[in-house]
Amino acid sequence: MDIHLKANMSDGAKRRDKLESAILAAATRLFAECGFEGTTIAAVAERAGISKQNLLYYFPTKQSLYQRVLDDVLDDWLERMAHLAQLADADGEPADVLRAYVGAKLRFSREQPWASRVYAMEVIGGAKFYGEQIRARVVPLLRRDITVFERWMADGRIARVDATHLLFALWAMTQSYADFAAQMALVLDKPELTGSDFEDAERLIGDLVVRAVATAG
Amino acid sequence: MDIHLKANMSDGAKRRDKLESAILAAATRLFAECGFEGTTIAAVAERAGISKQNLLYYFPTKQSLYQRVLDDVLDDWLERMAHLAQLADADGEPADVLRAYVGAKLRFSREQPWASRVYAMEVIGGAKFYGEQIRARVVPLLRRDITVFERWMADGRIARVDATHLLFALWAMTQSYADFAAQMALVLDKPELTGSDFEDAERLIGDLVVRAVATAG
DNA sequence: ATCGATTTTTACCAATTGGCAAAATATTGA
DNA sequence: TCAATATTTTGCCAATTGGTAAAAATCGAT
Repeated sequence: MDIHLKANMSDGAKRRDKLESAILAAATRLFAECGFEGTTIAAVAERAGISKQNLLYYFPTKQSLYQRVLDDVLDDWLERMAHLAQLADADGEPADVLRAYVGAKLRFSREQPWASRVYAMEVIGGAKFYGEQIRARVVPLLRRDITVFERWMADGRIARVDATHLLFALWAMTQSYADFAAQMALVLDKPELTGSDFEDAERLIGDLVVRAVATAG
Repeated sequence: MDIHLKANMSDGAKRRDKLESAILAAATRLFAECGFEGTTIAAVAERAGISKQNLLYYFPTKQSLYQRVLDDVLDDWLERMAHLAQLADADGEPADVLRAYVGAKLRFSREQPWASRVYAMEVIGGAKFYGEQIRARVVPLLRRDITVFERWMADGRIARVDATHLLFALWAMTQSYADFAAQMALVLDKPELTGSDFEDAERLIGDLVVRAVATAG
């Protein structure tokens, strides 16, 4: 959702917007599958149904396209996570907040697998290109989540564990349902993960995390 | 460790072996950082300290080099995991076996981060190139681990949980300390993960998993 | 209809890439 | 020593790549 509502757009602007979205969708998928260097702008153009030169009219360089893809990935993800911050601040039960967190992150893995994978590829490659943006936009968010965990511990609402690594674990488990979906599908012997697989995952990860921080009593 | 001990090698064979290792080490790192298409054999050669054409003498195509890198990654990893199978078969305590599993996988992430990342990149990209090998070599191993978990449950030695997704979770948490090390380092505000970070991780993940399968009593 | 701006196509290019062929060099075994 | 074998270097190339320049077509508002 952009600030500019489509209703306020001219027909031309709408068409342009739609085409840009098509390009970005194609680019996201290809960058996820082949990485930055492995993706050719010609392949992106073909998938978007336009010519290479026409694509270069919308995104003058390959880097600008890649940057925009990553920006959009972060925008989408951060927006989803913003809702959870409110839940935590509203003093929701830790177990409920944790389950909601797991659910939200898992839903992102399911609904935007290519976005998750583009981001993962960039990080695995050492975040050589996007490291500064991660430091500026992602790290503060993760730090805030860690602080929330630690406040719960100080208040005796959850058991004392390493909050940082707990968050790493939570991130890893949920993220992997996008990144390692191919391997999971092979293990489960099906062409791709289904809705019920994600339900099973949400239940197990939720239980795992909640039990991990359950107070002894 | 190859079957051919270096003691039984001629000087020439030793030199060749050493050079091949240097090439593979360079290739592993570069494939992990840039992916298959993003890595040029010229860059690999330079990192190994030889000419591009000389590299092509040892590995006649880029694909053969990539395949060999992935083969070696799997060899190393499967060998480490084979020891754990014995532990499980010897009826070790489930909690001990699980902690050993976590420790072994985490150690691999620490000692062979580039290997972990090459593998991760291939899987994230959809395992288009190496999928068949994964099906043949990795999947059976994971299935066997799942069976072990399920036997423990049937015997009432651990609580009943979804064994498949428990293994996915275990894999994800440990693997991420190689794949997402760059992001973790940013959160921890240090140039790279240290030994104590891995100790913290092993403790938290171990506790997490053991508590997850602890029987109510 | 028409003029200006936006969008698309056509034509092109310098640089890089993976890889081939063969000459030159080094190594090994008899 | 010397010939066969293994290794390295030199020279090359066809194909692909990201990107430029400019012409052509389309669109939008008056």
